[in-house]
Amino acid sequence: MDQNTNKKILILESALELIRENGFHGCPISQVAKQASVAAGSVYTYFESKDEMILELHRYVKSEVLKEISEKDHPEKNFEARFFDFWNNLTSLYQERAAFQSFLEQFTSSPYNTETMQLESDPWGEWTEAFFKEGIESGQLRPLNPKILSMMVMGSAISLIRFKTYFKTKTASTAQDLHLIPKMVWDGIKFQ
Amino acid sequence: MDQNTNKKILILESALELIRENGFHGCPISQVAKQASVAAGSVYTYFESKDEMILELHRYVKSEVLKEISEKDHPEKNFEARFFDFWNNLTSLYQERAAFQSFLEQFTSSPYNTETMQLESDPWGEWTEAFFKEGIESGQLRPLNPKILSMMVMGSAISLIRFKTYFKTKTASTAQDLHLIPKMVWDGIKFQ
DNA sequence: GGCCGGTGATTGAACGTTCATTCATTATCT
DNA sequence: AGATAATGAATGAACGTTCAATCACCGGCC
Repeated sequence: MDQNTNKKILILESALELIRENGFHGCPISQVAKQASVAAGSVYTYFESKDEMILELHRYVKSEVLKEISEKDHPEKNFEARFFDFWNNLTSLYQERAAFQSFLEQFTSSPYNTETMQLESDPWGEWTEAFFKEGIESGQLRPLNPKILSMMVMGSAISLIRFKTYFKTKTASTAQDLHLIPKMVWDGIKFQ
Repeated sequence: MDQNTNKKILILESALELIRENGFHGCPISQVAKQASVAAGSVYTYFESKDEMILELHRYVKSEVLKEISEKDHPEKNFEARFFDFWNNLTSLYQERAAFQSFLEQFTSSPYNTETMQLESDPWGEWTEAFFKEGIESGQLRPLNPKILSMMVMGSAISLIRFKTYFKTKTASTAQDLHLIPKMVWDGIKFQ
């Protein structure tokens, strides 16, 4: 990784953290720059505009998620085991790097997520679609549109993360219930 | 409903629509006022500040959702039927009033959703929790924390709506698959 | 009825702040 | 020395909020 890529990523990570803490509102370029230890103007050496920076951040986060999840997948296992690995790896990742989940959620429900944007190539989306397609073709998942399966599973995972985040303090008693969730999701999507 | 309440709601609905179209970024008071046919200053007759307006909008949307869903619930039916009613009514409502779903999603993942805010009384949250609690106590749902059940179901419903919104144009072939989703969710949460 | 004065809602221009972006200058590297 | 990167003060647009001025309405009085 050359020096430029390094500094670019420094800026992206700085924006990511600010967005997690304060939302899109709370990440002025001045702050992003300060946190990345560069001058405000320097951001424009790496990005055309703030909007372009946000879009690039979106690509960056999705590629990091893809890297992490795909390298921990073992296609030689049977699909049920792969599903639970997928679930656990995804929820762990979103908890370790809470800013990933927070950013993706804010981005998805924001006007950045235009129709044009959705025409961009999306390796993470393609990977998950292929993953669930394999589950269907091996006869272990209900024969539905893999896009739908994927969205249902991701929606549940995100709900779980949100639950853990919001009720962090209060949930000693319910902690065991949370382990049952991937099983519930599996019961919903498996071929039966 | 007196005249003041009327105009207050006019302003809230105007903000709601702008937020759906352009996000929190894209709803300056000047625009909210213009769309509601009042002067910018008048907004401050009804709300202390823009932030307070957004918080009140949140209360307003949740109370509208509660009104709609609770009045269409029939507690004398068995719980499985009530669940499918609940699902259908919620997804219909979110489709008819897309701005409700869009606003709630943006609000939830924004910094408006502080911890203090979550201590506010929340009739809609309490209603859904009680709803799922009845399902558990009648032995038809898995005996889990009803908050968790509720969140899983809502997460799936929202994923479905998002799917329909994004792929509106392309999905003639997958439309039938979408009908199976409430059944999948039910299979995941029912006592077995 | 017609007029008056007063009360409270409504207005929108003006204010001060914040922000994204620019660019002349300076520093760093090759 | 020349090229490239980095700086941060300056700029102008946009925003939330204020407030002096205007308007709409109503009861009381002639």
